[in-house]
Amino acid sequence: MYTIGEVSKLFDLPVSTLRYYDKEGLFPGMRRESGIRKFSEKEIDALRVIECLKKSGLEIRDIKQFMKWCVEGSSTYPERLELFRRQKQSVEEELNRLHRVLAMLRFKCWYYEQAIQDGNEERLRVLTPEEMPEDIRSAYEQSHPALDAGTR
Amino acid sequence: MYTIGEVSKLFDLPVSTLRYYDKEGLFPGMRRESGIRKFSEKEIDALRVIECLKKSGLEIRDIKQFMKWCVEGSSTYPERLELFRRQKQSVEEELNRLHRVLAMLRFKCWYYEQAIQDGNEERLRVLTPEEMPEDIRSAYEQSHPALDAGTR
DNA sequence: GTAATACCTAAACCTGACTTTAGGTCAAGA
DNA sequence: TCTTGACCTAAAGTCAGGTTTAGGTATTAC
Repeated sequence: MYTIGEVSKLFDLPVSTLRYYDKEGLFPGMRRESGIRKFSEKEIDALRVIECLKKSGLEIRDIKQFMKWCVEGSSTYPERLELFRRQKQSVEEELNRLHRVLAMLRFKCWYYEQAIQDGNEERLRVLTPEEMPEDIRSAYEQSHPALDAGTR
Repeated sequence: MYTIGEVSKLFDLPVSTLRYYDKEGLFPGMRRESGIRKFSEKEIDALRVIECLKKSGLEIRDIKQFMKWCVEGSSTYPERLELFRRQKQSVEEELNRLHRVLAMLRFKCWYYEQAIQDGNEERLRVLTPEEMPEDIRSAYEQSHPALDAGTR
């Protein structure tokens, strides 16, 4: 059993955030002793899942729903599975987006390295993909088609 | 030259968002004809970079700074390179985080598939990593060490 | 002529996820 | 005794990134 201050240190989260999570219903059935919150292994586990689901982009109200399902027992396994599948897909999509963003950033880094060497962008302005180093061309092509399709 | 409505369709962004970007200084030097915004190739390019930098997690005020540097010319190449390098690193870190989140979600999906088959979590509760299928164990281990280190 | 559209501004409003403030209880240490 | 520190609540404040509203102009469509 941990106090809120101990959990705060354990997870490196402000006490105010833990109280906020509690107020939002993220620890259903958490015990108290004369008004003071007692975090058991159950709440610690919950917090681990909360951190994961938050990083996956889930909102507090949906995490609350998940916690409710956990309380309801085995009848909600399908809903919980569905939730994790949806989040898995959404993180996969986010990873794809970020890979494309990274390719664009790689290209931009190369671009400004060249610009600094040249002292201007004259040469770069007329550059075609064929004239770029291979890795840069691939970064460029990875990051540009989606944009060009909509705007050219 | 495009009107705001045309650009809105091109980029699938609300007109209000484009006006907001303009108000925030993301299109320095954009021309107007009798009060009406004229988006030239320059602003279209800017918008492409804005979308990329936004996806990389940069804030509007930093994007504004970047646009200012672009206006200032070749003397700011180093600043712009620095910016893209920072964003590149920050996206790489975000990708790592998301890979760990994805491993956790993969594990959770497997967990609830098992729970549904078993009808309960009895078996799962006492499961050790060694008893998991190999791909699940690796997902589990990818996603858990960081948490365990802090909380056990 | 009038109604629908596309544009404009300034300013108020919204949302999510916290954080801060103001005020209070209770136990331990100097 | 008194003050420090850890806990508590309710309510207000903050921040980013927009969106909505209210009011206005100019052009085109019927």
